[in-house]
Amino acid sequence: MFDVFFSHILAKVSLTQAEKDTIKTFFVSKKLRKKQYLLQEGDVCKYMSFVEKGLLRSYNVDEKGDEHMNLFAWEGWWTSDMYSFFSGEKAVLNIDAIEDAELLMITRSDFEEMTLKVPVMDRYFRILFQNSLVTKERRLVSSNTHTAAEKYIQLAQNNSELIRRVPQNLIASYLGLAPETLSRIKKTITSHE
Amino acid sequence: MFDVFFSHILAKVSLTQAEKDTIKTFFVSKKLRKKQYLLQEGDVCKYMSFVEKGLLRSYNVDEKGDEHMNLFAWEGWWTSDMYSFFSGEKAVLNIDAIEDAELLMITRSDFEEMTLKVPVMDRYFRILFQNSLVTKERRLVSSNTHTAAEKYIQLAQNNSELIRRVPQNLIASYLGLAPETLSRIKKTITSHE
DNA sequence: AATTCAGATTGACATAGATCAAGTGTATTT
DNA sequence: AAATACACTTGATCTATGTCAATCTGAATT
Repeated sequence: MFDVFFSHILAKVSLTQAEKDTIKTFFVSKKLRKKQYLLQEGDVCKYMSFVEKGLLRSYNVDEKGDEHMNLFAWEGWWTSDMYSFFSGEKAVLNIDAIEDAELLMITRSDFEEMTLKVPVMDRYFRILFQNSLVTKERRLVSSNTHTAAEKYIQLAQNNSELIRRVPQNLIASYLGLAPETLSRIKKTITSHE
Repeated sequence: MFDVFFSHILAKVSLTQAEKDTIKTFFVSKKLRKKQYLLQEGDVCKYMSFVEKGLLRSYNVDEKGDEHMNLFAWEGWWTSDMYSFFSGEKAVLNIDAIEDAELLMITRSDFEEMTLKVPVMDRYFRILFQNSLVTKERRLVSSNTHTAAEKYIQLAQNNSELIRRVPQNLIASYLGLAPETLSRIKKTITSHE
């Protein structure tokens, strides 16, 4: 159950067996069926969730009812509405399962307690958030700098697993494109080589 | 010199005097004149810099030579090309001063040493990065969800200091807009109320 | 005070990508 | 196997925003 979890943490920091045992006590596990919600906007995001298995997406819905993908999380990723989780305010994001999933979840107060009891977890999350920041920074630069086609090509190169596992209309939304646009882009790309 | 610095850190974590003294030893200070570069793309970003005073901007330049604003940093903010700083690879961002500035700078190896000697700094940066992530998450959602006008209005409401201190063409770039577009947007907004 | 120069505005036009509307293929459910 | 729904494609427009060029303004430099 904690296999993927600890292998991902140990890739960033070292843990004693005692620390591992302590950490385990703060998490609850949950299975999620395809299409099932983990979080709906308007609710408070009570958990930060680590994906042991499966694939989830988080997205927001605008006034017109259109969905805008925020990010995808599969084995080894964390997902939550971070703002809601840390502030206790209502979530603006929805999270649901694209594939059946197994999660390890921690509440805000347990998160605080865990970092106090096992301070090296501050370091783990420092590094985790640091890496996410770099990725987000790059994605934002890319979203301003590149054309639709360039953005897709970049994504396909850096994230081939995403392309394989996620329906194309969600990829389009992730890139801020209409599904029709992405369909057309793919046609011109494949014909070009 | 360390006034703003410690007041910002102490807002997130507690430090003993001994810890403060240790932390100080890892930083060097630097003054920067308006228009002066802190970092040019292609160089490695050797420092992460805390802004004690003044205003800096980081941006990247595309193949056509157009600038795309990444973010602005004034008193109390950190700035760097995070990817370059932590990986040692060449920077893609440029950083320069919009106003004369005073900085506190730390190298990568000193950053590592500092977090090992003063582990509570892992916690400080965990919280710092966590907050930045939330902000970036929101900005990205907003950039996909809203029209140009909506983005500007949101920014103006949440970041009036930015509007006051930063030239309009850079604000435009920050929002991913042509300067002409922002100019026109402002006109329609003001006439509407 | 005169001269630059950076920033902001305005107009005319171009275009990437969105929207609307059919239609096709292929999974999933019954 | 039929029925239904979902993902994807294609074509015909529409529109928000970009681009190019001219002008204006005020602040900085000489």
